[in-house]
Amino acid sequence: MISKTYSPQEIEDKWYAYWMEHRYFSSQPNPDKEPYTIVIPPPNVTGVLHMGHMLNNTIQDILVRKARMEGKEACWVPGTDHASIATEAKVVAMLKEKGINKKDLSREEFITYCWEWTHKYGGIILQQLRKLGASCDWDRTRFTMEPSLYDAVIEVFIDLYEKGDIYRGHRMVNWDPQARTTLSDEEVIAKEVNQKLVYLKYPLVDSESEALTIATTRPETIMADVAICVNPADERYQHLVGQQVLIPLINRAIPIIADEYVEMEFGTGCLKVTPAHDTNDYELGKKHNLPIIDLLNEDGTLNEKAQILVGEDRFVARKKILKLLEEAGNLEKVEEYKSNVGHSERTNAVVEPRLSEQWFLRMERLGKPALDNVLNDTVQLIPPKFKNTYRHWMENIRDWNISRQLWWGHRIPAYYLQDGTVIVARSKREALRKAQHEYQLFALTEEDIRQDDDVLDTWFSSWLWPISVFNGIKEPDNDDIKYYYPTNDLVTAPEILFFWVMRMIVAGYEYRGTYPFKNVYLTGIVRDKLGRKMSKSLGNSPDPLILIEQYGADGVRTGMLFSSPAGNDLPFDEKLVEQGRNFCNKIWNAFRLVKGWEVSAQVPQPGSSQQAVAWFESRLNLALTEVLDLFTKFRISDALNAVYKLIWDDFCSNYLEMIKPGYEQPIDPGTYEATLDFFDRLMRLTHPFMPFITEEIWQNIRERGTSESVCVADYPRPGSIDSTLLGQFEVLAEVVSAIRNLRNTKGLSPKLELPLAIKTDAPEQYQPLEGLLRKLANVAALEYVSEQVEGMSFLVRSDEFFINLAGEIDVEAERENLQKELEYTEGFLNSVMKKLSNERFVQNAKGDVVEKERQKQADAEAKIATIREALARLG
RNA sequence: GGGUUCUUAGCUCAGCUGGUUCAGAGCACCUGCCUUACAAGCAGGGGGUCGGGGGUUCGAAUCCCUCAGGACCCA
Repeated sequence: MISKTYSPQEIEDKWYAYWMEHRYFSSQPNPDKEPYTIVIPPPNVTGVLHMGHMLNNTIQDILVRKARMEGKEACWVPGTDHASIATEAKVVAMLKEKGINKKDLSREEFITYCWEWTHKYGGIILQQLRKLGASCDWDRTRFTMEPSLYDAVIEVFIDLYEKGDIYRGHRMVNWDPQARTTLSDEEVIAKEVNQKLVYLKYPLVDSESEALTIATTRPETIMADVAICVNPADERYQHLVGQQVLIPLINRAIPIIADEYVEMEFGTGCLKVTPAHDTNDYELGKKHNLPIIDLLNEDGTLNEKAQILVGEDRFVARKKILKLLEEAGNLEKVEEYKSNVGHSERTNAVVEPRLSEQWFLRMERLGKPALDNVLNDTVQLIPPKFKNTYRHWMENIRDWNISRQLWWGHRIPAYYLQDGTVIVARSKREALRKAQHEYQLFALTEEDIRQDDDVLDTWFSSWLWPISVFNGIKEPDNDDIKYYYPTNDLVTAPEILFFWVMRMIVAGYEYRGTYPFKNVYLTGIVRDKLGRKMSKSLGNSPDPLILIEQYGADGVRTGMLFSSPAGNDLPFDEKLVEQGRNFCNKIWNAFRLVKGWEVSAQVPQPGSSQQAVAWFESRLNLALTEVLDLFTKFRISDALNAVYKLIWDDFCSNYLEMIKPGYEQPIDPGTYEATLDFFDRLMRLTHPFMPFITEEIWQNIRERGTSESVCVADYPRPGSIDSTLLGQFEVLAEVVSAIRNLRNTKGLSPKLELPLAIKTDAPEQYQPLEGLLRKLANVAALEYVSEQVEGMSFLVRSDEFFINLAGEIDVEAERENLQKELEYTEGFLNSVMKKLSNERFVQNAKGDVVEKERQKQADAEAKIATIREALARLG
């Protein structure tokens, strides 16, 4: 006996192992097949599966499984990303717990710890993906730090350097004092923070009784001030320009300058200029040739240039200096002030603008094809609303700071001679050779040259991902890259559209001369019920593995998908997953029903079953057509919904009820076989969405060979659709529904057989469906009449139906119903007539639209006539 | 402040280039059912002047303007 409820845990591991054993997911270039390729957005090695991954990878799996079943050479490449900052932060924290300080380790020792960490935790997320059913080609698993991908990054750096696209520069960058590294603009998250706007008096050098008041949120940086700037149009201060003021506490004289940059309305209209600690001030300083005083250490503490509060953390110093200023009489007032402050995405530390020596990649030339080919839809963003944002970014693109002051990552292949000369080379040995040749320094040894300490931004490796996973940088003509590249679809989150997707497109055009993927499907962000993004720190995310345990992988997959159109956020609700589980159970029980039937060759096929089979064939083909169309539009959620309704409503509620034999009665072989065939097709159709349960059932529908699997069965293709038949069944459904409604309102048991009379001009419309009508509505006697008869009545389209049950007729209620229906239909007819009597409508509207209106008119008139007759009969 | 985008049933969302009874789906809710596959179920039902206002049109949830509110990106 098959269990009454579907138990996913028992079968999921079994089938995943079966799939792996038969290597259904592994792919080799096959010239006879069309390739279908997806590269996974590589999750961090340090990460664990979260709800975003679940959604994202479910969608990828659906696409790749469908392609595989369609006979394409499907290849889904999995892998992980080394995630410099995130991983290094975790390793540093881990070492700290052990009492080890990163500073006390050599680079090599530290990196050894990183690898240990990677080996220990790096595979977790990939294991978790298996639980979800992900059909990745695991043999192709890649890691951005493995030798071949590492080398690809180095090659690309060298190549771009030699082309002149990479340069070293002194720039204002975003500094994370906690991680002690540079961040890209995208890694800085602006957050609104309550600050104090402090008003400080700077006495004039020439007249000590007079003072200028400036407003600042960063009083601890006044020691790095190099000027006070006012707007030249500001009449309050014009006479002071050119004079000098003294910085409070340290009494250094600085000039008062004028620049239009200063907003007169903000604060007092006087701006303290601190080029080392503010990006705008830096530009202003350059323009006015001002010196730069940097008073912060790497870790955010004040250095000796501050003269006071040396060694204090910037935030401590901010508090302390206020007191000092107050005591010195320089503090005028303090206001509450809200403003956006940049925070590190990884460490949440307040980001410090900082001047430093960094490596940059020029983006102007490289970005051009990446912009053009998205705008002209060579690369399609789904949904397309992201195109505008994308264009806005690309048209304002700035050079990319690619160096990070970390150890875990691809070390910049730049070497310095003692005089600071830079040589970019693959190794120290090559650098030495180059130095000897290019500079005629034959006495030079490896000891005389030093490699750059910094590593490259993580995105500088992941931007090569679609190429480097196929080794396409180092061996641009190898079979894999030629076959699988460009890939087909990329599924990722909109938050990294600029970070990552754009850069992959750039690299694709630069290194393969074409796009890396044809379609970019942007998923939404998974949020909790309160609309907050799910995150570990908020603790508002359910553990996906526990969800899978509770609801089954298929249930979770469908649950995630039920409400997630492309690009729209998904407000997650466990109810959705429950619905997914219930769907599994529904399918399971349908299967139980069918498998429980006894088949007897002695039983002839009832006409009703024959009808039902013909109908469902058309219905299935119609749904297939819809689903395939939805797939081409990447409307995956809608495709799933279409499948859901097809199975639940059409197959289970309608078809199975139509063909179901009586209790403990056998079924005829024709209907049985047709039903198994439907089930087979339904399972194949559903497989990409729900891989496990469909495999379990598909394997049990019929005897299967030892290496067969629904994974590699053909995806169903739509056949012919009999729309006349579909129309007839719609009428049937309406009649059945009306009779059931009648039972409900009259409190009649479904077991009570009812006599039915149909008053119609076209009995032939109903005759073929009589068997089904009897079965579905439990109708006993059925007759056609041309005049009204006694009984409760209802209308379907313009035919009238009577159920003659003595004593059950409520004349008043029926009259009321008819009256309502009459009013509605008359109103409807009225609106139709309004259109038709409008000359301009008849002239301007398309012919078929007008024709439809005329049809509506005829239908409504017929119906009104029927209602009137019925009312007349009731008196 | 600039840009993008959204507002449809209690909730989450579909409604493509304006034209079928177009106002939909799922969930939630209400009523009745332990009917022999499934109570994780079955049958039925109520619920929205499509954010407000204005305009274009024979016709607007759909196009345009405007106001209100939200989201995101950038400064």
